[in-house]
Amino acid sequence: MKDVKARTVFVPPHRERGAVDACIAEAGLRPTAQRSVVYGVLLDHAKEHPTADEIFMQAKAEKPEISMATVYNCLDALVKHHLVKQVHLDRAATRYCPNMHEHAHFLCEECGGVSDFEGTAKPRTSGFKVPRGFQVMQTEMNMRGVCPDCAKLEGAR
Amino acid sequence: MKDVKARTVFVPPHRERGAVDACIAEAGLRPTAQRSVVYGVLLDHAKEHPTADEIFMQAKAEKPEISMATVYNCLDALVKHHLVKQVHLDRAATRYCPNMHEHAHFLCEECGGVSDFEGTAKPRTSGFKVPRGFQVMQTEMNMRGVCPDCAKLEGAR
DNA sequence: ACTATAAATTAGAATTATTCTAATTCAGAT
DNA sequence: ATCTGAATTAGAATAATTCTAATTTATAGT
Repeated sequence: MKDVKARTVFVPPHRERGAVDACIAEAGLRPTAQRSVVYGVLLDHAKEHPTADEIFMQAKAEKPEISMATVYNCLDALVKHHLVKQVHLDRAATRYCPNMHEHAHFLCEECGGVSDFEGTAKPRTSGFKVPRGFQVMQTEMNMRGVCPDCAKLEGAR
Repeated sequence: MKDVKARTVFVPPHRERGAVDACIAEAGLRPTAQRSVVYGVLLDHAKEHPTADEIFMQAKAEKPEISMATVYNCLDALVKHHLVKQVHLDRAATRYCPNMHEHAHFLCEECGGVSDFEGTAKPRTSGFKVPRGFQVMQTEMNMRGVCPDCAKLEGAR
């Protein structure tokens, strides 16, 4: 897999602070400035599935005093309150995803990009035999291969 | 999730060194004493999906000079040559699995145990929409919930 | 069998992502 | 305005893994 291309530095578009805070409060979390920023950054970068470190750098641009520990704390809180999902692919750094619709993740082995595939996993009809007695509470599906952009580049070679 | 219970120390049953080596050679790898031991340990503990560290401890019992770096090297080589799969669940240590049949992994959130569910993933009929242009080369499915043993214990409460 | 060579192994240091700690600050209730 | 527990902070600590440079080993060619 090639290195993930460096992201261009992000200039945050207008974002409704109030709306973000309302979401956080609704989820049963105390809305703090840091949580707002972290969640806001994540919402703005949903497509990129950023790592804690990437979120930290963006958050710092908006709120220079924020610390890495806080980013982890905020992300943990958001995950616990079902506003955000963790994405684990290989042993790479955890990525974060504010898309709470059911979906699968696709990792492009060429560019390292992660994409969402909407849909609903059905453990017992997915093709796998769930032996009796197992209670499946949650299902996650990860796919890997080549994304359209990289396929095009390869085709051109 | 409770701590994974400490494993009772493993006394290796009879294992055909020759058969293991033949497998390794067939996969296109130089058969070395270390690879034999690592792969043998893994085959004997397939159900447990051991981590590198657990494999190291077992391997050391059989071959005290073996080093952690070698365990990692051997495992990497086995993975590259399709004798072994890595299993990534959460950010926990990578687990290793010598079952090369297509299967899903199930993590019991109570005891931390990992089980194999045999079957075949069908990306385009699994319930997820694969947008056109994406080439899916590999699919992995992870489920979590409660295993039969833990369900029984819970029922008894 | 003997030797050359590349591949594999080794101990230990280094790295990376994450978690912990203890002190400070803050949000919301009183 | 004050109190209290929750949240934040900097920095240390940890866990899993990877790297480094020196040594050993497996195999191919004689």
